[in-house]
Amino acid sequence: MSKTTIKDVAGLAGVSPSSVSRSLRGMGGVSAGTTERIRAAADQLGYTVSPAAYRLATGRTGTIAVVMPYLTRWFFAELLGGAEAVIRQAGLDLLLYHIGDLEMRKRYFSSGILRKRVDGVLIATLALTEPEVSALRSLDVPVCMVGTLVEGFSSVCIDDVASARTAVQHLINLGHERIALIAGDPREPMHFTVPPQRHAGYLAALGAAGLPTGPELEAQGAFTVEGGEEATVQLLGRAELPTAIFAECDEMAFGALRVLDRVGLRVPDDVSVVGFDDHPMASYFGLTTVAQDVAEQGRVIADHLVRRAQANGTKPARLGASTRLVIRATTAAPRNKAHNAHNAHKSRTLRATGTAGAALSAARLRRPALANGHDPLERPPGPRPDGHERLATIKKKKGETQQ
Amino acid sequence: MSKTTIKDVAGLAGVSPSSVSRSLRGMGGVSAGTTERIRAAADQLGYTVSPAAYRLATGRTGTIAVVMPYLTRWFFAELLGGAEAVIRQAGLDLLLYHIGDLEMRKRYFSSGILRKRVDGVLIATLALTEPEVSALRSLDVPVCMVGTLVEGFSSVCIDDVASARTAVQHLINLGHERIALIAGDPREPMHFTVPPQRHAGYLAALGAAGLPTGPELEAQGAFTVEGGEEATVQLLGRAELPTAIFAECDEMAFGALRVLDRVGLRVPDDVSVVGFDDHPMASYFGLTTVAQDVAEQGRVIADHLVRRAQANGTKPARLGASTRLVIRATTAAPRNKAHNAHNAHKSRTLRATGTAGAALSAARLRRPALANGHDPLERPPGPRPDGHERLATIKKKKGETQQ
DNA sequence: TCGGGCAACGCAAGCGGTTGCGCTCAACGG
DNA sequence: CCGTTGAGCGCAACCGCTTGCGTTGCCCGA
Repeated sequence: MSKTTIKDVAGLAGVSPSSVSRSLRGMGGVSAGTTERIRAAADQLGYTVSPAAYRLATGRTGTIAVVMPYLTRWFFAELLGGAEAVIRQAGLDLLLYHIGDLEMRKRYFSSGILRKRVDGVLIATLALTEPEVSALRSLDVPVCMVGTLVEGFSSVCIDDVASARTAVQHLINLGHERIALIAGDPREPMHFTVPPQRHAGYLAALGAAGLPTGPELEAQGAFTVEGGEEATVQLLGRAELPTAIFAECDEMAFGALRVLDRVGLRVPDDVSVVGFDDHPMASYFGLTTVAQDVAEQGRVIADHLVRRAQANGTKPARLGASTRLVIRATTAAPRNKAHNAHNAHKSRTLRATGTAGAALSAARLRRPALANGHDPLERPPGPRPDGHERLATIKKKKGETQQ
Repeated sequence: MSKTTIKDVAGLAGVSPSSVSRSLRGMGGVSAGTTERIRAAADQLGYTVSPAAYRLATGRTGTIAVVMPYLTRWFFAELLGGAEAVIRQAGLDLLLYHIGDLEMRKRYFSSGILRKRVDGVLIATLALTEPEVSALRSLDVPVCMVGTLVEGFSSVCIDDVASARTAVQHLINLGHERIALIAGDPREPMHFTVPPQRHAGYLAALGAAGLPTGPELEAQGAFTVEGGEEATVQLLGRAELPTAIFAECDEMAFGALRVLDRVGLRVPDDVSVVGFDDHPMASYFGLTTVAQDVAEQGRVIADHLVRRAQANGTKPARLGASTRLVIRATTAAPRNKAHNAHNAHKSRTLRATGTAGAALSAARLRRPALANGHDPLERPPGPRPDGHERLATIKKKKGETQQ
């Protein structure tokens, strides 16, 4: 019966409801014998305290809100998984909120829907605007962030700048000098903080090494495989090809790998690629990348949040999370620097398959021809009408026609 | 102020709390003028009803529980995304539960933690045991399932049998006769219903066409990339190679593609591969697969659940979801049936890279050598100590040494 | 003019717990 | 032997909102 109340238990045990309450939550003031009778009565009746009544009486909701801009992307799913385990372990409820677009986001924070509803809020990688921050402050519950620093809120962050710098430094150490960046699109509506930071790390490494930087070496796209493809296509349309590419996230790196593969550029022979995140597919592709344990971050921050939510008065803290460079198979020393220096800019029609060398045929082997026509090399990226022309011919390093 | 109660609003508006309550929820019995004053007072004070008090008073929780065996896997993340949108749209809270392993699962259902906590439950692809079912029944709230049929519960299902059959029929239509299956591991602790159904579809198609079936043509692994790799490795150790492989899910197909690639078998030239699900990466690999719209299923079932939770008395229903075969680039007619028939079983050492033909070198280009040593070809699958020996040499079709 | 009917609104009793406070009574020290 | 103490337990007042029912006052028909 789902209707058993504390009174039923009290009646069965022959005590008052207050004793049942005290006993069941171990507050003392109840003799061992009584406690035993109460416990017996309680689980004979299958009694469960009513969360609503409990919350009303105590004022604590026993609930944590987790708000995420994406549910399906690897990073967020992983984070959610880590947080969920800890939150539930602590006996709290996890209220999930997905903030899909800017309008939802606006409504969400201004509606005050969280008010009186949660004991704590966990927000993933959203760079909050001032009104959003103050809306959260007015909730008067601890707020924890992932990947973003806000005064008064706790957070867990990896060092994106340093980590990106490490990744690029790896390329530099290998001897690369023209290192391109595949970056997140700054027009991204959700204002993530990650892309600019990884961008900064990229620039820092190159700057410190005295290597060239500039728009010629940078291309942008969404933080997805498709975004990575588009950005790489842009790169391939530039006057001079890089010998290495740093992608701000693994998904973009996958996109890069695909495009490079299709045009017959070999990885890492012709171009090295390094990603960021260590997405589960990264090992599949043998992608060199910067690994971060996202689930662990979720656990750490959720644990902190739970603590703050329960023991009120704890101060907000800034937690760190480590990263490490994982070197796999997509990075290597550039083939031949001297040769590379005065490479003949021999242009060649990309889609003239008849002239394809073994490398191109290898690409073809991997991915023969897409039946759904979804091919970035054939379909110029929407916003850039000149993409197609620029791609008709590309500069490619000469030589190494086959082993 | 997060402490504003209905009395504050009533006081400001100069009415009684009951009028505020009636007015705010549009129950009539309040004059237009009063309603206006109340509304003004309410949002001047930033008033929000206390969910706890509301729930206690009304008995309805305004909450839906969503329970998932995985959070990070594509299918479940997608489903969650779809359901979340609908649930929140309906103004309900979404309580997320992750049932990681069997023990959690047991504790979860026996603890009655859902009791008095939710107005409805949405469960993804768990084949419930009898005690679990009755535990859910005793909750006395509508229960909806995804991918599983239970008497008295609603559900949304694709036709796994027919869809799998379609996928295999596609291979048959192309002329394939030796069609292997990469199947989910039956020892999977969570008892999913999908693998056996897709298995049945596979058998049905083959049976109807009079084509061979049997353990020689089947291999098992986890429903993951790694599982697909392991299963494919098993397949490659068999006496006779299939010309086509049906993987019960796309992740497994990805694993198959990788292994085939590494050993130099070309797709679809040497082996056709078809998956199931249309995972976002499927188009990346050009994988022929059976597409299903998982987010849509989440939306549909959540909508149904919300309806049932609100208008009590609605009957449970069985909803369907469609699938469609998406033909991409991993399936083609078998190269040469006649030739195939009396192929010389020329064994060759897999890792003797010196003898590698162009195809193998192409594989090498794609995935040169894993730095982390996580290579199914080098590491025999745990449970099968004889895997390594069997893999030392494999039977491989002769001919087609190069493009 | 007067009674009936019906909006509009307030009263108060819950909903199912928690918790401060007061009572009872056995144990114990002086 | 008596006063004090404190453990064990019940009483009742909330927590904030909903809702059935009673009251008020106005409009209308007879």
